[in-house]
Amino acid sequence: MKRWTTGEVAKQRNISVRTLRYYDQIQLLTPSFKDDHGKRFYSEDDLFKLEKIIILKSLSLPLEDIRMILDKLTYKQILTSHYNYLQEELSKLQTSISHTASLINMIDLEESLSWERVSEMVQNSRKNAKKWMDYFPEEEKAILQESLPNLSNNDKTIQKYIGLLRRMEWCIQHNITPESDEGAQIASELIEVSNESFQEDNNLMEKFWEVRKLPAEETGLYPISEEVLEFAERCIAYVTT
Amino acid sequence: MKRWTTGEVAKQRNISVRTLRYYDQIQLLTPSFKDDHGKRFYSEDDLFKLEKIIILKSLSLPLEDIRMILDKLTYKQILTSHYNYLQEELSKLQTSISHTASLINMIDLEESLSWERVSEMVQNSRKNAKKWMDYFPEEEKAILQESLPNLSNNDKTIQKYIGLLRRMEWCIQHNITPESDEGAQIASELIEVSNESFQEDNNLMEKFWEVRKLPAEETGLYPISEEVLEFAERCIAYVTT
DNA sequence: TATACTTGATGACGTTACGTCACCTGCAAG
DNA sequence: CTTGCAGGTGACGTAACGTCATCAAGTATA
Repeated sequence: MKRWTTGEVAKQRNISVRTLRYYDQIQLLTPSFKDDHGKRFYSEDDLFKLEKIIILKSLSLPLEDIRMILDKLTYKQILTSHYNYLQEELSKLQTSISHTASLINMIDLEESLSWERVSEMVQNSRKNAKKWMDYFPEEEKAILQESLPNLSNNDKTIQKYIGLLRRMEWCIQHNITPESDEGAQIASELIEVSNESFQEDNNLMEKFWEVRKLPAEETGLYPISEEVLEFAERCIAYVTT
Repeated sequence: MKRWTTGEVAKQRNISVRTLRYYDQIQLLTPSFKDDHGKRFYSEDDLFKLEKIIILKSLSLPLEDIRMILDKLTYKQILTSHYNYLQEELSKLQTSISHTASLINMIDLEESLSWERVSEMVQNSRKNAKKWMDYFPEEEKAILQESLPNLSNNDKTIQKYIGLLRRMEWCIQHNITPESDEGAQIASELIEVSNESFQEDNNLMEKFWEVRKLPAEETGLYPISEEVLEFAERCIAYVTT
């Protein structure tokens, strides 16, 4: 049975020695043997475990979660929640990227950055974020104001929506029908989020979906394609029958 | 002239009081007036400056960089480098997402996660990552092995490439010709990275670009479209004349 | 054999952008 | 006079290590 030292393992898996010592320290990966001088020796099983850890880490899972997964726990729960988290990160990143790109563009156009322009830009996106509310009559606006508290980046509800939209897009791309387990899952989450937002007011909810079909520039909302809308409707239809 | 306290500003801009105090502490945003008891008072100018900070922060810029931008410095350099950074983050995130999606899929298919499958999956992507080398004759492989050290996720060179590719795609989308400043910039960075990789061996470099034209599944490399290739070639042609 | 080099180990502090106590203070209301 | 509130200042905690400084064992060299 061969045993590897920290240095060897580190080189082999392309990680730092410090990392291995850290994993030992937080009891994530304890080498199966230690010298009488404290020298660490890793077995093949240890390496396999490390491999798992590296894979999970490549999914941006925090080490704490990795420990739980390794000690068995509902894989799916952790992974799906993680997937949603990643989608949120992705959407944040993408807005960040488009903002940056706009700024770069502005530099080229105007030579020097004019902060008025920048402010204007951000202001516009703020304005747009609320403009779609004009599609609703006055009495309903109050409810909307309350039920969709912050339409800023940080809003959890909108992030959940975006996560769901992405999942639906993904399903469509991978030819997963709305009449599947995943579809049912999505439907239930959709309903949950909708109820959170609209407090059971189905009428209001219907209207909201109608509005969402309008082009993005008009509403300032995250755009929804026809396919996704159809997917969503079929999901919900499948579950409610 | 109205002056605002920390609490008022915090509420207004939807940030925490702690944040304001922190910005004062690190001298990023020092209120223009302080009470004889140390109470902070922000002027309109301060609020404007804060607005800038918030915008820049929304671009995921670290506060250190924000300070530099605020005190004037080549906006463009910082922003473009930041843009590249974001692109790197994006590509990492995207592989992360697709891995996660695959894993979730596997759970559905196999009920419980089999680590053998996972390993296999990762192994395959590793295999693919080196497969394209078969397009080169033996003598050149050695150089390639050395010059493109790790084709893993962490490799900086490949990340730079990906960043450049994304920038070119972006230019194409925004109708920016290769014969522009941005094109020249991209060309010089392309040449720089190529030289880093191929150590001035133009012959080898040419071949590498040829290989890149092949479909992604075959090479395991990040795919390049015809347009981008043409864009790159025109960029370089423009600079070298 | 003395010396130097390599590889390993162990603290301990640094990093980012704040969150979260604990504790103190000036001021207005009840 | 107490209470409460809005403000203040440290100081510690966070995630996942990077980066010293220092020490010990084993190996190679002069």
